[in-house]
Amino acid sequence: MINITFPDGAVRQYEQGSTAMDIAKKISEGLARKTLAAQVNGEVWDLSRPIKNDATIQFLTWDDEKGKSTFWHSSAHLMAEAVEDVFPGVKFWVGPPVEKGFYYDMDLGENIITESDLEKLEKKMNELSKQNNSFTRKEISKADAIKYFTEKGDEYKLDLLSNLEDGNITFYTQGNFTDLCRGPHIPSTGLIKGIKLTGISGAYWKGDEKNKMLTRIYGVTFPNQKELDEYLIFLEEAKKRDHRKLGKELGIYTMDDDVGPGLVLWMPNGTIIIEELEKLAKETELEAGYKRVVTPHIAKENLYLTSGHLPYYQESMYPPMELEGVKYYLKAMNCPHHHKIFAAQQHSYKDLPLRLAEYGTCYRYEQSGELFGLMRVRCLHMNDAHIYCTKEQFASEFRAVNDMYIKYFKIFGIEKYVMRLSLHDPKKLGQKYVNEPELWIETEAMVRQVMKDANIPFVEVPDEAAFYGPKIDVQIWSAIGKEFTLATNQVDFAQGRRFGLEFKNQNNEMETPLIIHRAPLGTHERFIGFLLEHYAGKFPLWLSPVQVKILPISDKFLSYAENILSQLKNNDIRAEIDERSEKIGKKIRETELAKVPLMLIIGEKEMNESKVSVRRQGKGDEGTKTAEEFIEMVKEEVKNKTQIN
RNA sequence: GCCAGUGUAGCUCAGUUGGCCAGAGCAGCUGAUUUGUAAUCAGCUGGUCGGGGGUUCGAAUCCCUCCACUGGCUCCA
Repeated sequence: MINITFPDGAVRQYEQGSTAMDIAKKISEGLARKTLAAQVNGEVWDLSRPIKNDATIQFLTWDDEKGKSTFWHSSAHLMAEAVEDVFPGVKFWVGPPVEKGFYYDMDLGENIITESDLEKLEKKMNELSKQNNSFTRKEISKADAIKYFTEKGDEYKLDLLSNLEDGNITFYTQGNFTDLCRGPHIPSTGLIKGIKLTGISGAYWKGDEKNKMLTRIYGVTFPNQKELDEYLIFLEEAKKRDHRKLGKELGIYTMDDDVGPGLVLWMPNGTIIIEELEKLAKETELEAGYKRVVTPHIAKENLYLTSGHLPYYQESMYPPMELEGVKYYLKAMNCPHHHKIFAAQQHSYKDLPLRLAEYGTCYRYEQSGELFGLMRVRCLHMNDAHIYCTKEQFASEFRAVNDMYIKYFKIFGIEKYVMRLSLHDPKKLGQKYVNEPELWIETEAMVRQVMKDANIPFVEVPDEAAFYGPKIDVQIWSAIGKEFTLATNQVDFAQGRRFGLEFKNQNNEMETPLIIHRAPLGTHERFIGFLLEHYAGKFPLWLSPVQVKILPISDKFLSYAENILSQLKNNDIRAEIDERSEKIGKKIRETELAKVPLMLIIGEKEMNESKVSVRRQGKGDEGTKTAEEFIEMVKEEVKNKTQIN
């Protein structure tokens, strides 16, 4: 007999060699039915694997992340079985679960797969699911495994095998499909019911663009059709908040073939949002002791050689224009210009920290396939600033920047984000990162400490730092699930030296300042793209391009409406009148769809009482007010940056 | 940049296996209507079918090429 310990601490005895499924069945049929895998001594196991010694056990279901991953991993195998049926001779690489579903990379040889094949594959998967084949695990010697895949002529699996140790290799089989796989898997294919293959794409073998491109099929599955249907509806809803769709509908921005890909034309509505954001940034930075500067959009090659950017980033800069034998580049970053402003005057430690801020325009020649609406563009306006400080000042300055982030996020109601401490990779010193091993370790420790002291949750990620130092990136997700860096806060111990920046310290010695690069509001492009999705186009009053729409019931009330309009304008409220002789219902409908937050309905009653009827977008009639009361309400809401919804 | 797909009016989309002057709804314009909390009625305008080249008696439809976009990969200061 063996002792099995359950998550609640209970210990029960079972026969040696009992499987997790045996144990689940003894507890209840219901549990056995919905259990997908089991965590045995902390490791996820198949339910059918015999447990030979005392162990702790936890049953994993669809509701556990690990249960879901197992389910999706098994779904990838089911898909592979279907693919092998439709495309005989296909060779598989790897098929892992991902955040929402799974994929499998494969080499289809001469075959080309199209969208219509996906339906065929889904159908086949459903058939195979109905067969309810078990996933069976088999331990196999490395020699036998190599023999199996050599006979199959599968160089991909042989490549995988070459990195595995003998005695640690397992095959999994379901139906007619056998795969090299560590497992674990769910008991049988019949559990996989709601099946949707979501896309086909190319993916470089081992993620290296020098390698052959394999075909990747993405899919998602659920334990029942209902959950799949709900997920598909959710996807449809997500598409409605896609910033590219909303940006067009709301007249925020446009792009044009003749202007160029990734070059945003901000329309009047978008420009109002830009101006409000800049106003916020200027007020906030002024209060935090920043000074504003303005710098040109181009600079000579030499500047970027000094900064060290050119060798690292030449490929993503627009090609230089040559004038009188001198190369000029469009700036891809503002830092070198700001450093030159620092260098233009002599500095004492008493001047520090010096904080230079600019909404700087940068140009980056991103690869064509990387462009994505407002989120990834080639001309961007960065909420940039550089803080030059002493080592002693660093912690409090870095902390103050983080506080500014948090303050902004509160204003915008941004809650779903991850702070990421991006570290260097010691193996890439001298290539991707400046070769200063001690400074890397020292500054990374400083940043980590600031984050811990401020009690800000963060994750550490190696090999993501800037070439001149570690950074904190704020990661967010677009409506359709793409991940982006919204804002960044970087340490720079390298450029100060490269530019020969100095200040005189208390001991009358020259010292190089540390530099903090920060962009809490990221770029206008990405930030507004994010806000569009975050608010689903319903901007809070202070950001709304049109704050109030006045809707006269008939032409007879136009002059009263104009009177109200001029009162609103005198109070800096962005308002318009819908002067058309349309029915009030139509005017309301269109204003609602345009997501204008406030409507004033004006007819005979209002005119006689010298009042306005207030209607709030998405909320409906809010009764009457005098113009003064209404203006007061709007001003208060704008001042407080109130978010309704 | 790579793999796959898409590109028809300002917008959303129809256009069967190549075959009469390429269609609809919304928007726009003109007129009528003077309206009370999510679509008033009528008429009209509007299209190099992404660009270029080719096959054909004939191309939006088939082929080539370029461009842009979409989904991924790679990348992301």
